[in-house]
Amino acid sequence: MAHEVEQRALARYLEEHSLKHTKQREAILDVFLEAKGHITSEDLYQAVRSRHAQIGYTTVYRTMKLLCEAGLAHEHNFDGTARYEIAHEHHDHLVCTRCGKIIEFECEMIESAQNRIAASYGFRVLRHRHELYGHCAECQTSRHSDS
Amino acid sequence: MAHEVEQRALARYLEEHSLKHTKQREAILDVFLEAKGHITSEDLYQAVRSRHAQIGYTTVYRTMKLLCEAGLAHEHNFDGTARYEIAHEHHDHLVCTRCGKIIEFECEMIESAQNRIAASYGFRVLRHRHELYGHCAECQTSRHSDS
DNA sequence: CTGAAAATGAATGTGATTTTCAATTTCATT
DNA sequence: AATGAAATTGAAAATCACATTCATTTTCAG
Repeated sequence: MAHEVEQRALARYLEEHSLKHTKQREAILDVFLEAKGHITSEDLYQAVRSRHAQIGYTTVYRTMKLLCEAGLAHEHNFDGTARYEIAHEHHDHLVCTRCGKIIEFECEMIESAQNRIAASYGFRVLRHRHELYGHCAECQTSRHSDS
Repeated sequence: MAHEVEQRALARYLEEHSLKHTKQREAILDVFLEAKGHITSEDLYQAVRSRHAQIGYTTVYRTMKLLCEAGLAHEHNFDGTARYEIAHEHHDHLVCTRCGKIIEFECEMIESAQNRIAASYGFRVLRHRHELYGHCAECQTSRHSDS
């Protein structure tokens, strides 16, 4: 079994919460970690299914929620359908509305400006979303690049 | 008929797009402009209905899409249901996940940082969303204020 | 090995949004 | 004012993503 660090993290989370360690959860985590990028539940289900035909959509769906709770995955919603990415350092996204490409970026200055603004309203920030939608470099140079 | 400036803007948009000027559209725009804040389609439908009992949900729904296209309204989606606000200067949102309060803020520094980042990727930004979710000052001081 | 608790997955429910379509309305042109 | 093509309306139904139900199966502590 690959991804031993993550598998162990999942195992620890399950134990700490009196949840059970099943083949399905292990398999779904494995496939998820191999799938690069920002994958939808449906796509992940297809990927899982090609390797483990007996695993149902519901289990994939529930397992992704579980992985989010366990801190192994993050859920995003750019266009009305949830997408999952492997948990890593905090970052925001540039989303190309033509080709669907997603670029990650980080900006310490924006982070601190956010905190300053929230503080000025006495607001306690628990999470945030910051997404820039537009056209990536490739999609601008290809035809139909106006508007 | 109140809101003459906006009504005229709608009329111009309809004309330019060979669409028709109906009582329903006029009435919905009117009620929308009176409703303060960030209103859902459903709430707007109720508000419209109390004054114009014959107008159906579908028409309200479609008219709000139309007003967005005409640039008179903006659609936001903080929690899975669309909300509409009167179009005005660009701003971002602080959303209280306890009481639902929505605070608007602007930050020139963040805007320019965004543009700088996008430019570094050759990305052309058409729109963006920037939302901070957490607890407002009131909800922090009231009971249950932990976690 | 056993049984209580948890997990699975097919089917179904949910809630918001979107589409369909027959009847009605608008409006440029007679 | 009358005409009729094109757009609009609105009730009902369809869609879409997400969430839950429940009978069956699996896990795992004792």
